[in-house]
Amino acid sequence: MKPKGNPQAFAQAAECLKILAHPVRLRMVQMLLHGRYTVGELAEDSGVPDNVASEHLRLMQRCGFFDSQREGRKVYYEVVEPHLQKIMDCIESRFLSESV
Amino acid sequence: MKPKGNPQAFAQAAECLKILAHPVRLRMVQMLLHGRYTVGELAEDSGVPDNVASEHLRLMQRCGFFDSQREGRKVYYEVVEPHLQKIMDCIESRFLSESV
DNA sequence: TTGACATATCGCGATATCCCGATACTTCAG
DNA sequence: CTGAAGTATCGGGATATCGCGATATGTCAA
Repeated sequence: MKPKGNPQAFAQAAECLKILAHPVRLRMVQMLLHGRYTVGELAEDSGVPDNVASEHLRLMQRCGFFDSQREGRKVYYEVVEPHLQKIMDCIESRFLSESV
Repeated sequence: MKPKGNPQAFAQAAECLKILAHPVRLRMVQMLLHGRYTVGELAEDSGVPDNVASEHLRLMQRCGFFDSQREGRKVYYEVVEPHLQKIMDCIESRFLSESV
């Protein structure tokens, strides 16, 4: 067979998937797909300390998922990777659809 | 906000994504979405030793991606998780589409 | 039965990830 | 300027992942 993607592309895809593959980070992505939030807001929602949230957010920013703007003392994060919504839809339809 | 998914669901989703987040395993998933292959065939295609391939396949089998049947000395793997195709489509459209 | 093929399992050392406490940085109120 | 809020960074210890060699298992040919 002759499928899509060279080895390097697979490595990059795996890299980004690894970033996504964390419960807190998944939750943050979901939040930010619905709006714009500060580090503190995301930390509280995810149930982790602020510095831990900041680290997760930095990871996802460095691989192109998010961008951030400082407004006063607060920093707002938002989604900039256009494919995140579709990927999250797939994940939700498989794992996160509690139809109760 | 009140998004989909309880904490446990996020943990499970992250667990499965982590399984997927490996270049060799991604490649194997792509192969098996196009057909039925033996451990040896998948190992050669991925460029890893047979025992390493077997370990990757076992991982993915244990989390419900694949099933396997032994035929003689060989063992054939195939996809059984129905959402794998759609998730792989998302990944390919983002990372693996070298339109050259 | 013996030996070879195909796959699976185990133990281990190397590496990476994770979370935490401590600390630094930025901004603003007083 | 001082102190507090909000965020970011750093170092370290616990844990997990990775790929390997060695070995075990199952299957078949002779």
